[in-house]
Amino acid sequence: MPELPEVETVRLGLEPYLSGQCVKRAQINRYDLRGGIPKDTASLLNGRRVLSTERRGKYMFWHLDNHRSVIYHLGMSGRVRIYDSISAYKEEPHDHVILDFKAGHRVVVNDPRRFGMFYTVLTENIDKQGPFLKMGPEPLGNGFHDSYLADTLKNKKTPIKTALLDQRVVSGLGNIYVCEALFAIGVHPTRLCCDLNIEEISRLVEAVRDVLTKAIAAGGSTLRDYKKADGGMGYFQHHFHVYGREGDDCDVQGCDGKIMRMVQSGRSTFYCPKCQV
DNA sequence: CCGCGGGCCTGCGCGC
DNA sequence: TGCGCGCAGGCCCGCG
Repeated sequence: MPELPEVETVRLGLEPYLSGQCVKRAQINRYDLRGGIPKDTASLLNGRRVLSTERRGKYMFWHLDNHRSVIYHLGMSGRVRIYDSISAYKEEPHDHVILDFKAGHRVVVNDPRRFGMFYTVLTENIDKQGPFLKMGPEPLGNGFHDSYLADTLKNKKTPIKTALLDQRVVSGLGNIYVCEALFAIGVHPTRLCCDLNIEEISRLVEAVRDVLTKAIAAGGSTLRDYKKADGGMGYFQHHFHVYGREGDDCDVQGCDGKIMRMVQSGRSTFYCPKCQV
């Protein structure tokens, strides 16, 4: 469940092994990730230098020196491992992409469930490209503020939980951080967007920023599939108030509620029925 | 145009 | 013990 903080943590971990580094040889072991890895991907990577890395929503970009960029999405189970030398490499099931760099290190993209995406596009075309065309603002950037969110939500009749998962509303949020942000402001996940008042929207903006900032600082959340690029764990899962805590007592002092789970649009929502109204 | 639900995919944990 | 089922969920697509 890599969401923005996990993707950002992976990107930061990869940065010293990618930026300024020259690809000696790229190897694709299987092409059937989500959407398919284009057949020319290895040849477009061979010999190229990575200029910089970037993240947008849950997507990562590796900008190359041939006017192309790798677009990588971790999907549900994407993981990247780094080896200081090829001889240190231990093959694991689902190692789909292997990049050897001239400096000697190896970067391996592994993805058991193959929900991830890995392809290159012309850098200048990224914005015109599928998911980025309608992508909402970065929640930690300047474009995500009270009046933007108020305008975006005012005519929506969907539950606020569902809207926050929509990458066109705001990019990078997933189930964990949406549940946590709504808990933080005491808003029930089934509340309709158009029924939130400006004060609640303002607190929501703050809460989204706050939970993401803290999660990035903790190195993301390690559950099931996700690990950092260095193989280490993130620690934010220890700060969850509601996510995955069905039946637990609510953390809030003086609240005797129990955390509940419900299904919205086919996904689990965790909330405290006493704190969230 | 918008919202909802199904499909994709594998690993894991639980219950019988 | 072993097997099968349900669940995890980001994103895309098709339907109403």
